[in-house]
Amino acid sequence: MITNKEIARIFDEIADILEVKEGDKFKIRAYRKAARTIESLTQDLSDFSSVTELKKLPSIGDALAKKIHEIITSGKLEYYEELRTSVPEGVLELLSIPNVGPKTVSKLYNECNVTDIESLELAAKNHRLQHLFGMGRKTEERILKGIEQYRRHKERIPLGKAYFQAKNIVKSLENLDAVERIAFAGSIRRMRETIGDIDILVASENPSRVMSAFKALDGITEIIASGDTKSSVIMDDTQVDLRVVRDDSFGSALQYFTGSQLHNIKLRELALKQGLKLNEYGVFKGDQPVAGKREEEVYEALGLPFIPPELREDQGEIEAAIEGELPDLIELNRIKGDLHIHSRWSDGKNSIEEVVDKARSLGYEYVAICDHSPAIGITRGVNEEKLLDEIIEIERINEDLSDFKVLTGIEVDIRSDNTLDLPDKILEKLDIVLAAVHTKFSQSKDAMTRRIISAIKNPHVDIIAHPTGRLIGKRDPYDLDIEAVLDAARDTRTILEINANPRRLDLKDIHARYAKEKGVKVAISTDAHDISQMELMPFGVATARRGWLEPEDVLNTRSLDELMRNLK
DNA sequence: GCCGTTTTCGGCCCGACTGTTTTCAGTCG
Repeated sequence: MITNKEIARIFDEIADILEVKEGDKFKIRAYRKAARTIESLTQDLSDFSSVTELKKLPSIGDALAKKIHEIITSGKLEYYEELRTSVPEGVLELLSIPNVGPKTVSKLYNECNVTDIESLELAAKNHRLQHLFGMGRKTEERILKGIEQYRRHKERIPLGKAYFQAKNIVKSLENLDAVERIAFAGSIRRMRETIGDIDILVASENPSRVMSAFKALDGITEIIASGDTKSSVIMDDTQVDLRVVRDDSFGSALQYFTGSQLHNIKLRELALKQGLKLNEYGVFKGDQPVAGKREEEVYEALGLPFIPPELREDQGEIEAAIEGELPDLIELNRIKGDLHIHSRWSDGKNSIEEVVDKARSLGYEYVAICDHSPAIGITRGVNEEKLLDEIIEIERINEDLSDFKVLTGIEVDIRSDNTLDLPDKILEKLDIVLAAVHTKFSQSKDAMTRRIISAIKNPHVDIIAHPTGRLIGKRDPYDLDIEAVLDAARDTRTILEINANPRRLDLKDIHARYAKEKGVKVAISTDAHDISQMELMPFGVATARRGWLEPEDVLNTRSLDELMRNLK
């Protein structure tokens, strides 16, 4: 069965081929837009029974609906098969090289017999490119640099890493006299799970001062571009873009630089319809600015409420804003406790007392200590006997606490034979039971779905932890029928975790949104193995926000009493 | 190829930076 991801890839590849063949750019955009739509669907395209159903999807019209239908019914697409014979595969890969776009690729292929990255590198090194029309020595060098950059990092950077790097850059520039305001923008501000580069925005009357301070920062290994108001550098293997505008334009520049690109395009189209123009300098009526200083004003000038950055993915947020139906998103300060923490009783680094101190410093009212069960030897899980001791210890700790409660819990392993690693008679003694898969990730979709649903159906299991098991950039999620899992969770009032660790973010944003649609509640938990990791909660909250979740959708916004009533 | 409370045909976002082609095309975000 063909997956959505594969269909999206086919459409992207068609767009690539059309681009190299210098086809109609709007048609190319249509294929790319459709690919984005398909990628963000939670439902399998192969479950769509008719062309009419497919056409209801945004950016899918008659022609593309028929093509999708052809793919899901026959397994292939005639148009694509024919198209791909016209351009070698290696040629398309050239498009991923920075500074190399479709026009260049087309020229290289047609006039210089370049068919892949290796032959391009050779041609550039032998100076066979600089004599082509429109190319010169510097272009040749730029291409070689691009190849090097492409080989160095193809992968997007995990949010967890980029976020702190961006914060550090802001910190090292914010005290300059020339800097009036500074913020990071781009996909980090939208809190996407991975990011391509770091975008920093500064308001200043003296851009050149800011630029030179920026370019002198520690860790910069290369300056890619350097203009009056915009510079790009490579810093610690990551591209960092800095843009400077006047304070009057800071709001609109922040809006522009935050993206996403699709969100911005739709917003500018909306502006045009109202006889306005939107760019990074402001909202304009004719050449008269009507907004720009603050980001809120930009949306207001277009007749919209403020749209939080996490929603700006062109996933219906602009339509919802027009209708006045934006969600009232959950915020970090609504979180009343962390429901997935490991202590020294299994593989955690800290004592339960240390966890409590940390939780109180974060303003929480409760935590749940959920150590591992024995199945996974490496984590020194707690067996029945040890767990009973741990319960006693927690009771003792609770006696000394006022206005705070430690919940007894476990992260019980769901074994590959669908049974749990500890018997019900001990699970029932606990305040809260998390269940999770830690082994045999490669089971079939059916088997894995049955495995998780069997845990969901256990009367003591309250929460499924990291439900899809992915490690971002390292391990794919296991094959799972997410819809069936959500249905089972709803029917049994089982909660699904959003694991806040930026390596996981699991459930991910679109699954969180799907959970809400299905009426399934989530818990946002850090899975901390060290009390410092309890500070990772904002990443989980951001993922929930990207999933359009509101405080009532999240279990651990509840007071302790309410929380207990919501557990099985 | 999509889409429509101005449109079923004629639109489809916007500007910075670079290099090269002495006025602009290509790439990027």
